[in-house]
Amino acid sequence: MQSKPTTIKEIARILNISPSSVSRGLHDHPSIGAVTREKIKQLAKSLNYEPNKAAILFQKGKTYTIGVILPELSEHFFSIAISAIEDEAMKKNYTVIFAQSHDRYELEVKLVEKMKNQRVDGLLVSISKHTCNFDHFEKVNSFNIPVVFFDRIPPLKNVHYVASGLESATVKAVNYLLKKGHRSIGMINGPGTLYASEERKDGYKQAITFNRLKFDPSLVINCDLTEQGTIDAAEKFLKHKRKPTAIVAFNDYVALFLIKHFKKMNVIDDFDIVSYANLPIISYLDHAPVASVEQYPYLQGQKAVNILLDLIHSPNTENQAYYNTIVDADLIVNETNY
Amino acid sequence: MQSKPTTIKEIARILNISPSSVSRGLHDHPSIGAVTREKIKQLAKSLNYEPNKAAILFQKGKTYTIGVILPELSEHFFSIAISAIEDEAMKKNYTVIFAQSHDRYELEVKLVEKMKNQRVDGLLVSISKHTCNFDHFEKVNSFNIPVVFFDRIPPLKNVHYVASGLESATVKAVNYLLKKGHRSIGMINGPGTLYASEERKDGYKQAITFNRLKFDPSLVINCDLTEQGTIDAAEKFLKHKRKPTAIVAFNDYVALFLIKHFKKMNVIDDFDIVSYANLPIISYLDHAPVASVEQYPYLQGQKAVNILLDLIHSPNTENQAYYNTIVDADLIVNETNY
DNA sequence: GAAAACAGCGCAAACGTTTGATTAATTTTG
DNA sequence: CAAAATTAATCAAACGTTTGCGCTGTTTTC
Repeated sequence: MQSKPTTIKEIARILNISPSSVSRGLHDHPSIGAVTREKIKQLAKSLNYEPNKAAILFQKGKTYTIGVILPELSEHFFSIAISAIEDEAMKKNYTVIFAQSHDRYELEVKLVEKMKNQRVDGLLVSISKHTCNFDHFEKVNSFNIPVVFFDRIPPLKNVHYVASGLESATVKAVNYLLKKGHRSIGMINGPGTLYASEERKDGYKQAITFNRLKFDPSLVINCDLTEQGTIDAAEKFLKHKRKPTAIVAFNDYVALFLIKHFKKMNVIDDFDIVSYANLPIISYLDHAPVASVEQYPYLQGQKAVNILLDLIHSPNTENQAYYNTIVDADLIVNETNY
Repeated sequence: MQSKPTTIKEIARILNISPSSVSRGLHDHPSIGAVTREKIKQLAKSLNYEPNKAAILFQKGKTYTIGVILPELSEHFFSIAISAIEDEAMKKNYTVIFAQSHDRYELEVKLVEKMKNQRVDGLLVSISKHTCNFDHFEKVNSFNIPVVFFDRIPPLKNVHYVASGLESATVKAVNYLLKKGHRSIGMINGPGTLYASEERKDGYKQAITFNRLKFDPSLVINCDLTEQGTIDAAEKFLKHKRKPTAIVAFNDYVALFLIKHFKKMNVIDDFDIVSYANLPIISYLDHAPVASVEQYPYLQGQKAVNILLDLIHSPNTENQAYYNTIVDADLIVNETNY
């Protein structure tokens, strides 16, 4: 009942040739005659030969495996991104292993170490919310394992990354609201420490001043992204002397809390909301955001993995160039509103 | 700048002992003296020695890797399940590799083959919608690689699986609606080929007859789970001579389409809807389902991986017992309705 | 027609680790 | 005190594949 996988040695024994010839034959090496080559290939097929990957990996010192570390797989953005990574890696015959940092710095450090020990050929990372120190990645680099960051990227110069252009997307979002006639626009931003918050704020400012309006800092409220934090921010807007008529929410979760609260307060119709997409079904809500910033997680995943494979295959000479790829985010106007 | 990982050989050379002693020393083999053992361990630590996994795998013929094949990672249920699988495997020092079948039978076959070639120690599978033939799993079994199915399981006796008890959960759901006073309850079921459809139907029937009501087959409509299919089913209910006042939807997507259509038709208030949870934020909808069947994906993932590890570690003698684990699903009444 | 080129294949080492068999030195036993 | 047992370490093979080098015998070249 139990089968043992066929090996090159076995094929060699049956054909009365050397294992090396079999290996070369299977790889179309020129120094193997066409007749022998075909015999080898035929027998291999009929015996259902499959190269023992473990042996090849070991021999070549390559694993044909890329590691992915991200904060939380259950977040829609990441589940789509890793889906893309897997699809793309699969095409190139690479295997993906992954692990979640659950947004904890110490765990992330351990995972990076583990991936290194697994001898992954390269690493794709979206850093945890609380990662401020990046030495663990330096260590990986010193083992000549390339690292590409995506989405949540560190504020460093000398790294490869793929991220979305949140600043220009925010400009688009605010412009859209301005064009709709809004003159006082609020923004519920994330914690000030996040790079993503900075980008949103900069985009907001840029759009406001470009349209010759005055930037009012009190209209941009930092928030811890919890439900309570969102409610607090909402209340500030409701009591604001220049009560906004539109709000840019940090993400769909915030938008959700906001909508819930505004409905409860019976003021939902006083606001147009724009958000950054990460909950696919939010557009089904009754008072869904009028527009969403789409960050194309699938595309980001694709680009990140392709860059990584590039780095893996490029000669490991000192390549001084760093890939800094921005995936343009688009403003999607929600058509299903009725 | 570039480091080469430390090997056992190097440690042996430095300490002037044989590689085998180093290996045994690191593994606390009794035939290595305490002094030597400590010297070995110290040097290993200071040189940052990490065993070359590829070499060990190769040598032992084990990979300490489990493969996961599932239809679609972006489905919430699966993203949670694989998250659990990863967490649990991580604890036991196993690595997870995964691939998506995208609900295509041929791809699934290929992936199973690929996993086999990767020499995974075990396989966790949620089968594709269109898989009716299961020979590809037999093949894996013949290589002594255990397979545990979860959630979407094949209708076979001699397999290990973890799945949720949809039948009894459906009984609970229908009972709940009956207790709320509904006397005509519709069900939008999936395709008849799916085992999950059968279970739902059986549960429905059971609850109805147990409550001494007559089972009306025309109130259970099979549907292809698309938006149009859902609309067609909804229309049938609206024109039904015993127009139902409550509907059990196959899943949250169907519920979503249903709600959308009923709102458009302005009949949303005529219905109570119960669904099977897979969209976390559906409860935020204005006319959300009054209750949801929770299938505990995290728990299912956990159980599945633990069973698999059991099988991997159990002596590969003919273990005639099959793990058939049912994770009870619960009816969660949606409190946020107001 | 001798030298050079080439086609077709085998030999052997290498990758890092584990492990059964073996040896040598020491200690225990009767 | 010789024989037996124990301790501590080494040797060598093995896992499956790849690859540089070397070896034949044939064909081409001038």
